[in-house]
Amino acid sequence: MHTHEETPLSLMQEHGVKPTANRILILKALLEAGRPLSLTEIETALESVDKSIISRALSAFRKARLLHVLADGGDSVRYEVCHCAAEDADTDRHVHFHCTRCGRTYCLEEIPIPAVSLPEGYDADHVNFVVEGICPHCS
Amino acid sequence: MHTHEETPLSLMQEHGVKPTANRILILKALLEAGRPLSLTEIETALESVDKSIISRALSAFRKARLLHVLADGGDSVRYEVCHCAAEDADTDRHVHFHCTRCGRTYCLEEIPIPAVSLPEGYDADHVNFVVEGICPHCS
DNA sequence: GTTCTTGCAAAATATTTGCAAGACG
DNA sequence: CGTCTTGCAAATATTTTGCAAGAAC
Repeated sequence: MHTHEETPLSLMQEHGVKPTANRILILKALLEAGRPLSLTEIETALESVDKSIISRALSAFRKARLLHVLADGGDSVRYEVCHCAAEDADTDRHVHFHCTRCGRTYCLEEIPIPAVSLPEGYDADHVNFVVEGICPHCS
Repeated sequence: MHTHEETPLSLMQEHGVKPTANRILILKALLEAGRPLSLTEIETALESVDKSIISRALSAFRKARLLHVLADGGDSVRYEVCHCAAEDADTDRHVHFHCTRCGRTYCLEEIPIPAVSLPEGYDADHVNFVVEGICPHCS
């Protein structure tokens, strides 16, 4: 639960990204989907926005740590809005489920990623926990 | 620890894949690397083998559950020899570490993937746990 | 001799970048 | 005006596939 609402605008202001019309559309699509989307999925959802703009917007968002990058084992990488403070970018991590039948990726928000302690010398920045299989919708 | 040695030949025989010369080379490269390799990395290691052959060999291996597919967040997907019985393909899972500086992916064999219980209706087939960050070599 | 593999080229997929024009401040 | 964004096209990257020739059994 969050004490404030997450709007495209408030997110960009918090993370220091200039909110242009296209960026608002892209972020809105991601928020409304409620699941991680790939560049191509965003492009399909927003017919009017060119993929190059989406690509550059996602780059900007990633740099500002406004969203997570998710490698789910499918063809393409997916992006998900980051529900945590800008300074401490990796505290909201949850498990994802990628359906190998329909290709969709779900957030299992209720399942946190268990902590692991890395060997000496490894500096973790980001954790990716994806379960692959068949989703309830496809089984 | 395994009671028998894992050779390209024995692995293919166990998993019912016809061992051709090229497949032996590809599997040998994967075993010798000791870390997950991408198709391109295999292509570089084996200059004499065409990437289409590698692609098809990897498909065959994947179908036979002879190797794991690993999405590590980098540009391309990586493959790793599966160290478990053919029937029960997902018992040897360990955490991986992907260095965002050098692009290499390491096996942290000593760190098992913690078990998670999925919600009703999700049928897990495969688990992907990748930590991204900077490796000891790059820091 | 039928089936599977090979090797090249071409297609398919996914994402990024060059560049000129335009919007913003 | 100077900087950042836009939109198109083209480039890049990665993997797969079509097909004819060859090897294996």
